Amino acid sequence: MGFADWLPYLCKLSLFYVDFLEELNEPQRQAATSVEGPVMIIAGAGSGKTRVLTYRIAYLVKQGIDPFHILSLTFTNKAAREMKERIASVIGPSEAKNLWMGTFHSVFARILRSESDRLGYPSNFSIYDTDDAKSLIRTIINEMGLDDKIYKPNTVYNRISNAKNALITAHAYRQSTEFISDDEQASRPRLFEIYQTYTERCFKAGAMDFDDLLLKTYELFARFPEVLYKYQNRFQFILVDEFQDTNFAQYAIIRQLAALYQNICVVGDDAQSIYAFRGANIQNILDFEKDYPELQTFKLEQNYRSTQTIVDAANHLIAKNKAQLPKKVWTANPSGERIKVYRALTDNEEGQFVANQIFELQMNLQKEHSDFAILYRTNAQSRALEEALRKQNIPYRIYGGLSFYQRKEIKDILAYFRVVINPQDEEAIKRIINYPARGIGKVSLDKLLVAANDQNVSLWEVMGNPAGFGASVGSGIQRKIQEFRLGLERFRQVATKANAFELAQELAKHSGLLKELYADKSPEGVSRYENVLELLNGIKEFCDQVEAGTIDRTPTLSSFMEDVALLTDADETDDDQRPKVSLMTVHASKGLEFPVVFIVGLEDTLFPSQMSMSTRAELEEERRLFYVAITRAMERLTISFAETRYRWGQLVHNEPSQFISELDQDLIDLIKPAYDPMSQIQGPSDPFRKKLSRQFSIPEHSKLRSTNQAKAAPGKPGLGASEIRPGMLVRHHRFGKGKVLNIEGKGPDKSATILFEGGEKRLLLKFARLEEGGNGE
DNA sequence: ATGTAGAGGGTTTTT
DNA sequence: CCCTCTACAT
Repeated sequence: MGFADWLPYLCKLSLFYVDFLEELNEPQRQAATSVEGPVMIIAGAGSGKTRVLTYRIAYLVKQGIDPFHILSLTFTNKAAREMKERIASVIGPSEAKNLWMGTFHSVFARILRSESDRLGYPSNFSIYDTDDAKSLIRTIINEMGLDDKIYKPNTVYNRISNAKNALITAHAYRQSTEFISDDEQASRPRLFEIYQTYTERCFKAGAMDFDDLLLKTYELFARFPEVLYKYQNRFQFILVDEFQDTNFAQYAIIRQLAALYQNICVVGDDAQSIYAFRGANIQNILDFEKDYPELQTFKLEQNYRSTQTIVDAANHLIAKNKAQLPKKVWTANPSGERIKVYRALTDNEEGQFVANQIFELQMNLQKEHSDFAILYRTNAQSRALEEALRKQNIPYRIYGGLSFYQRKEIKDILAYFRVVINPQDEEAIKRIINYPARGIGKVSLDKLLVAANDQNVSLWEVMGNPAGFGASVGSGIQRKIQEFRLGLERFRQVATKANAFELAQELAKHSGLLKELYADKSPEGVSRYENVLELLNGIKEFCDQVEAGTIDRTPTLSSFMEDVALLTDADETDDDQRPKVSLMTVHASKGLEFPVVFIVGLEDTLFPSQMSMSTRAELEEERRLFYVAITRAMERLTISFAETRYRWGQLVHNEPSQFISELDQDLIDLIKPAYDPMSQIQGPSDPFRKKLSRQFSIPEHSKLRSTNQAKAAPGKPGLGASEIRPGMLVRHHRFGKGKVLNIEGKGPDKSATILFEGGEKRLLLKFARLEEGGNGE
């Protein structure tokens, strides 16, 4: 680096020293500078937590601590990256480079890769995602001849996952009277055997699932004190962000690592704990005080993010929860607008309302589209919102849902990569052995798998010599297996030298996968093809970055793959830089803030979710979730609910969420829909209904409407199946305008072939909900 | 072995 | 509703 390169950094550095103390309020300053010993920072929403963490690390470095000795655990990789950038701008990029920052899973995966031999794992072990794990569990359940109605792969997976997050190994599970008796009561007495077999099969495949990354790390440190000692000395200062969302296993590992130096700083907010469903435990916060009697606790209570109204509303709501640490979040910000509460008639109408609001506010308040966020409880709710935004030509981006790396075509090609890197990876082989089709069907695969189990060798080994391991496949098939295996074997040779991009490109071609996708000219097929090309581009970018020294890695495929399995939805980048409205689940919105926020779908059984209404603890978690959603808003907050919405393709009626009635009624304004066919809107009578009905003038005493709700919705009349004729111009909510070409079938199975702009579709009329439309064509 | 129709099941939330 | 798995035909 020349002097000119250093100049901006020197300027920033001096600025930092000048501004540093003045930029922080008193508790923030103390939290940032009390760097010795155990520290807990309870950081209310919007209280400048990230700033404190950044300055704390900068302060440590300024005190002469080598960044090499600092470990910072964050909730997403993106959070880690952003914080690293901020720190780099303060202490300089070369220093910041040595900081270890990342998610629990990615940091521990790195440790496990370098220490894997001690646990008998290869250093290039595969990471099974949830689908891989469930697929293996399904296989085992079938092999054991168990009924998958009773042993549901999902349930079994969750059970095993819970056990692992509580650091219960398969062996310990068997001894645990609690787990065993629970299973017996659920008439799943053989669950522990599945767990046992699952563990063995993962080991044989050189694979770890997400939970193993924690469990095995704990095991590694517990069994090898010298390894633990090494990392204790490496990480003399440990910071944990989002501490309220750590589970028992994560906390146990932190405790191991911090045992020697005790320089452990955790930051969290019990009011924002929203991951209990995956084992996160508020108890960790309470235990922390017991485990570290010397603990210094700091509370950050001043909110810099939101208006007075929003802060008050959030406080008022969360006060309904029993289990919480005492704190008082306050703000010096102006009171701002009242919170809007909107009752929509349908989910689609709710979407229209939000889209219209964004359109208007964007004009009136001179906002960018990126200033808006729409938050919902479940991913499935995004559909109606997307549609409405598209109609208004509002650019948006969806976070989460089916992420890029979860798409079938991407997982397929990644499976090829995985086998090249680790040929023992059984789930990856199963995925690609007959894709693209090469004549190795289910029957042959089963024979190979049975042999692999009987002989206790890997699938890959059996494929090398099926007859030798007692798999009686025909000679033709055997040749095909051989060919497939040799092809991969050859790539394994190349892999040791070639860079990731060349290798990946060759693999995509050679496997026939690109050709297969290219042949499919349907819109979906084209997009699948493009996705694979995009992945290859991503790999190219990775190689370029390594070459340029931007990231400190080797340009190998396995190096690329190390990151991929642990990417989170929030980590995905968007090349298109146009400002966009953000759509995401409330969970995904954690840690973010937006000037204008819409929280949609505040309905009973949706938010709070049906699944979480049976116990007080679950309901409190839902309430915290709502609290998180509210506190994302800086200036303007709108909450909405719909009277009816499509769920599982059926129109269902919903009651407003109890959380709406829990809001401080003095802080909200109720908005009516522009059109208001009140006579159609009816509902049962209850106290809350009474209140709402006063505000909305809903008749209190009236029967629940049963059918034909769609008619109450605005828009063109729906067409009945009998009214559809060939040649008619129609409109479909999803595919847009189209022309009916042909009618087939009769009665309930009557279907129509319709030419839409996006191509021909055949639709069952009882589902299609066609409207009259396409005038003027 | 492979393709297709029809049944069945699924929606919390995610590393 | 939509996707995946299963059963049957080819």
